Amino acid sequence: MPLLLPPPPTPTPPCASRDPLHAAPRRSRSPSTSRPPSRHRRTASARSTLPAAARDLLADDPTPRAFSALLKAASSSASPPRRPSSLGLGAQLHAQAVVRGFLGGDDSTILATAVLSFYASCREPDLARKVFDGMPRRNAVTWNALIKGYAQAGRREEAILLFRDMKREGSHVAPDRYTFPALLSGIGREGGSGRTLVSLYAARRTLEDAKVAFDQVGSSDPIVWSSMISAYVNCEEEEGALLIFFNMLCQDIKPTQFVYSTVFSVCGRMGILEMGKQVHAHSLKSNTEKDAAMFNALLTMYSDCGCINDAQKVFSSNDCVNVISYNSMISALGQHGYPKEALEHFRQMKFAGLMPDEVTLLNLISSFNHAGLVHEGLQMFNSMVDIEGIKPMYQHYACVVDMLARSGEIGKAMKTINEMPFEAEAPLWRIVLGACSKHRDIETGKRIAEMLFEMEPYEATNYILLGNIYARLGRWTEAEKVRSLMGERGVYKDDAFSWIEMGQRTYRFGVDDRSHPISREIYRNLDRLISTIKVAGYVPDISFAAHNIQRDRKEESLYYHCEKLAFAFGDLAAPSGGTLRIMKNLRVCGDCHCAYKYFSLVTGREIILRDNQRFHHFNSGFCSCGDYW
DNA sequence: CTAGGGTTAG
Repeated sequence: MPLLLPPPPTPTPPCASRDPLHAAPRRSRSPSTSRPPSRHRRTASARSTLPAAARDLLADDPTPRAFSALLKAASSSASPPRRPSSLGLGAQLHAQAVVRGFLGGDDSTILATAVLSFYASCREPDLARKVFDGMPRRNAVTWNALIKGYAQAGRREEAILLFRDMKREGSHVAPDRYTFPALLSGIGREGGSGRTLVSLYAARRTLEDAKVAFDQVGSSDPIVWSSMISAYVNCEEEEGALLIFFNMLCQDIKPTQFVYSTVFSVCGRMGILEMGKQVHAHSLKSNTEKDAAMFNALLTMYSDCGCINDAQKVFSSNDCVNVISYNSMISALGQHGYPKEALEHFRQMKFAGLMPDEVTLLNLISSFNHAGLVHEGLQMFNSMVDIEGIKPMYQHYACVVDMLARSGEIGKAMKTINEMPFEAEAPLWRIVLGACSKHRDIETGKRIAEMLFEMEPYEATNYILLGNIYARLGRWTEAEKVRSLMGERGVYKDDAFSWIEMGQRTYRFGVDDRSHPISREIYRNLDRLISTIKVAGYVPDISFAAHNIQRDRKEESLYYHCEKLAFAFGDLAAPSGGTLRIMKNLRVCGDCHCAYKYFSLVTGREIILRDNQRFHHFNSGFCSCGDYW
């Protein structure tokens, strides 16, 4: 076998060795470990990756401890991004340990666990399992490592089964404070971008199991709590994550920097500023020193809640600025419609000696995209390899396609898709379809829609966009046909809703929502506002009405869009002239966008609206997006 | 230098 390591030394007589492991009687090797898997042979490249120090260490009659240390070193470079060679490297260490008789004995648990952990870190839970099965003794560390291996490979069922076996009488080990983080690590992120509803559901079930066990056992270990919080976030259960955080505070467990970072991020994505501020204040009172991640998460929280100035303040007060700080700031400025400032931060960043990465360039191009600066965006994209040495990834191409298509260059967008070195995925086609709808390109739109109906038949947006193309052209029969197709196939779109914070509470509004206690006053205020802005020049744009219904009914259906209701409520409840921050789960409707401009004019209020794409700042009749979004 | 833990940007 072409092993790079030196041959095993001639066996020392047990009595001559002071190392208890050497002194241990050699056992017959278990079948699972005596013959390393065949893939070990392929990795001659491991030769070059073995550090010289490691080679010396091994040449000098290595002990099992040395093997453990080396396996650990190989592990840390193995988990993402994985280097293909590290699997071969660890496997060779494994093989050598076997040859030297270091594995298989009752006292070999630590080394075997190191081997197991190595395979687990290489996303090879089956190899880890083989080691596990061959071990005469296992402890909690062993079990936890294997559970983590399955969990991180996305094989939750097996991880859960192991967790249950571990709890069972007779396994001689009990779950400890490392077990929950192992079971929950990476939960809900399985498969990266291709996560399905089914996998999300499965992840939530695992989470529930863990929650039950967690409630039974309890723990004062902050990392156990923080892994629970992260698990909720990854499973898109933000409210649950906050509840865990509150429970943690109630039990007087001091949140760590990890916890604060995660909770800031939760408040940001939920768009709950008051809560975010309170958590921020809590972190200051608790004397938790802010680390880089906390600064960056805090910055993003303020930006996500619509407070770009506060985000900027956090950035300026950050004394441990890193690349992510700049990326976050550039992203925030782009989403709020400040491409020049984003570019300025890019220059500052390089001046400060920080190397821009893929995300930096993506955020910059995206900031140009938001602002409709197609020329600048293309220039940045075309020069990124030469000037920054960064090769465009899929997301960069997707951003450029989005930029071209939305600006009306649908032909160029299609050309880019055809020429890019990646296969376009459904979400990108959906963006182009949206642009076809916006620019009334019916032929291209139809072609893309047909393709999307195949690719993702249950994505409602595709039907709605195609329907809108027909509706805008007044082709009601065809629009209606698309609608009924949706019904036949049982496709439903997410309900639109908007929310606004007032005092300590968040108020949520659906379309035509009449569930609010002061609903009558809200509708009365909205009717009054509509009359006022009509006098000021607002004309309802009924092309945004969903159905082919009578004109006055259409107007009415527009009035009670959720974002208008949220504004009418905020206008009643907040001191006059004050800024209102409103969030929407979907894209803002074109008519509402127009109405908001008039609302800002007639009420003298600044309105900051976050939709699922970006921020709109309405002031004195104008929007920061310049009506391009 | 005997094995095991959770964040932040798009």
